[in-house]
Amino acid sequence: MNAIVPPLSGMACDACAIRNRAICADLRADELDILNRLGRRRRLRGGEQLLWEGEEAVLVANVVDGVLKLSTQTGDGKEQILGLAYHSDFLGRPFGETTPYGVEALTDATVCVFQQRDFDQFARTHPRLEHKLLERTLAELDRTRRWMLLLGRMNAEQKLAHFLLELADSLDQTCSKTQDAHVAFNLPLSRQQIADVLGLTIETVSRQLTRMRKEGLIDLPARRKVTILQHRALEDRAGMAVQNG
Amino acid sequence: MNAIVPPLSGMACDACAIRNRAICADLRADELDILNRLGRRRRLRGGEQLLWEGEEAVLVANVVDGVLKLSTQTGDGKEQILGLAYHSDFLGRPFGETTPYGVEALTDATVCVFQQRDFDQFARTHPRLEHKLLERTLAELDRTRRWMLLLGRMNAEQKLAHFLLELADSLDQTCSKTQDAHVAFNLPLSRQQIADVLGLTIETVSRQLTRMRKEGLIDLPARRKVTILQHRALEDRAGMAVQNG
DNA sequence: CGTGGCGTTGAACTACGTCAATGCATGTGG
DNA sequence: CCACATGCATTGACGTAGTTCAACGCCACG
Repeated sequence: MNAIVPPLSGMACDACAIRNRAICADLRADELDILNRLGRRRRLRGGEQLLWEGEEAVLVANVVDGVLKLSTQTGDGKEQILGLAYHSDFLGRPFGETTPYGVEALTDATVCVFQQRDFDQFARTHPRLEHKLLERTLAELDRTRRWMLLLGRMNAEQKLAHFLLELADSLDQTCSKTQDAHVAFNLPLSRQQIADVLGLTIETVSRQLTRMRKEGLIDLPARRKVTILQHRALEDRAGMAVQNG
Repeated sequence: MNAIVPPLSGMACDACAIRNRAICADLRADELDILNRLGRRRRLRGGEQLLWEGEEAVLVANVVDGVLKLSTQTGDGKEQILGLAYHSDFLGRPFGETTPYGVEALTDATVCVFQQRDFDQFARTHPRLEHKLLERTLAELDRTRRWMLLLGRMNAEQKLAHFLLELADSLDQTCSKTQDAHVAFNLPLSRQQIADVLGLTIETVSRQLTRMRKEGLIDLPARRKVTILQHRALEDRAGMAVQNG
């Protein structure tokens, strides 16, 4: 009865990696089928831009895999990254005029994109989807507010420690846990991008990382690789490191 | 047919000051009547706490009037104010376990509170309300992200300028516009609280304010009063002040 | 008229930013 | 395989915005 139309460029929602984690969780098969036809998969290369800050809001999307950054700019061109988006995160601004932030893929990524117009209409007529979206937005608001604390009240060391811990956590599908709770992962961001996330400069990021390395908290086997050696100690630094004499 | 049960401690939604601005806008009379019976008005004195960070999420609320602060704390007890809530803003965490931030009234305030459980259930069965809540949450997320830019990338002068302009804007019901676009209003926050909002110290706030006063941008007729004398100039400072020699 | 909160002001310190040199990979062309 | 160019990362030296510490002023309130 359904699914004769080729959905999502040949990739059905049923088989989607984030089927049960994204906002499309809880949808019935027939609803999913409709959504299936509205959206399409899109592969992004690292560095590719999906949404531009201030443009008309024409697209919304779900992250299937990869890491993307949400960012905005100050009057004088300094960038502030507003957050990172991982698998099953939602991107874009439904029910709004303009996209409030730019979205760029940091790694190669897959997203499931919708015309905002179509998506809005579908959402308005499918309360279960809208409810999912609401829950996700509320959670995102919580997450964003926790970042405010980081930006407003933490020093460079705490910021870096937090950043590494959160990244390790968000990536734990990808990263390999060796014995002794060592966690190794690939950094999806350059030093400059880390600086933009944390409201620091590239030099401060670099200095803090090498300091943590020298202190044995982490290892930096390559530019884009990090290993967390002392998870607990790193948590202490994130919490409130008092570096007295 | 409806409204025999005394609603909201004798105050019906129909007559509510924020009837058409809060999430209850767009509700039909009969829906509103149900909501009416679920909620109750509560008056708060300045300084009174409505929600505590980390507690079980039992209440949600709408701000009717007054100014409240949302805040969280670092491990070492420093406070970061996550935002201010004005009339028709929504407070609390529906569909969640714990309240992610503390809420305290800065001025005397009136709120319309609901048991989270009741509210959640009503929302889930009334898509129009849930849609309103979604729109509001999305807007709040946008607003929060703009604050991140402020916290992460602005200097003290810009932060203060932004703060005063936003406050003047949010309070424009209350504040008196004299000729020459002068805007006078009462500060709902102490210097310490302003510092907590902006991620600064009380001394820096004080110094910046007196500097702006000396430069003729604002006047400070009393501790808790501000007059904006040169609105445009203040906007320039907020945007990107290059203070060269 | 004292007492206790805020707020302001000053002086010294410091974490981070800025500027500039150097290091270290990866790629390209001889 | 080497020379060298290019782009990111590291490291150092120095400057400064904002913090910290401390004294003092102002005003409300008993």
